[in-house]
Amino acid sequence: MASRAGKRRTVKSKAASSFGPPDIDCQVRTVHLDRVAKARRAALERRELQRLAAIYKALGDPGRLGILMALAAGEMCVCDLAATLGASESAVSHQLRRLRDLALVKNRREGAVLYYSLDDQHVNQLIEVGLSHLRE
Amino acid sequence: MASRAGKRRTVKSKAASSFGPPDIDCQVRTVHLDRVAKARRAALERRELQRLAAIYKALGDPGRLGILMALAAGEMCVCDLAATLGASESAVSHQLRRLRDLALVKNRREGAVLYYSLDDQHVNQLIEVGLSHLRE
DNA sequence: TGGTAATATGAACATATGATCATATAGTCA
DNA sequence: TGACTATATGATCATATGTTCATATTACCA
Repeated sequence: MASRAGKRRTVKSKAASSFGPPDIDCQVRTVHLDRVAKARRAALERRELQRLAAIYKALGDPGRLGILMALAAGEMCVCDLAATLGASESAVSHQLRRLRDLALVKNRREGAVLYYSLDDQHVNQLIEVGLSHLRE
Repeated sequence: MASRAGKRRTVKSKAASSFGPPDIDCQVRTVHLDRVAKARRAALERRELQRLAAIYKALGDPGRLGILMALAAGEMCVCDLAATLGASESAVSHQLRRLRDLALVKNRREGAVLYYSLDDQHVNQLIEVGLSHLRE
């Protein structure tokens, strides 16, 4: 089923470093030009892809993920998080900064204490979908 | 609002390396014992947290994320993916292996060609939720 | 204003990660 | 079986990442 064969061609080698910008010509043989064209049309632009990847990467560390899941239970200060996760406050603070830069968490000041919480509902959703996959 | 003050105590220093196993005693002052206790109760066990983080980490690389998004448009062989993303087939193959190990993609053989596709619907969901967050 | 608590930040360092190159394996066809 | 295609895999290496230690801020209180 499905159009079996595909056009083939060999294209000039271009010494592309890593996953490069989607030039039309690539250094490898193309088996299904139609599929490639379709996928490229649907592809995100480079910048956006990187920003999206950065979000997942932030969740990709057990330490940061632990922070986010802890915050899913309610807002907490740096100190609470450190205690909860068994990490140093400095390490937690560093990670919180990254999470804040990516708009995954926000904070609220009350005196000398900063209360952190998840930035929006998407973060919860991301975690839940991930868990579903894990436990399927 | 919210019970303002929290019990404080200073606990023995334990030289915990990185985000460690949630021992009850931690090396820092605890401001809100109740919140910490609650968060710990809701926390995943260590193993599960790591497996979940591994899934996000897999999505956290532009190359792999590009592969997954390309596959969201339909199954493709290694060669197609390489052409689509402008990467070497070897690099793609290496990444596909990681994605396969995490059950994010699966493949189907047809002669000498391996057709890859997303393993299940959760992967699509993860991507969509991420995009929502990005574009909010 | 001094002292201390809570958090942030910079530098340094060890480890993890991804790309590349070379090579190995599996399948096809003449 | 031999040549060739498609993909996988191991080793290597440069770079990215996270933790730690030291230090800087910011806020509160006596």
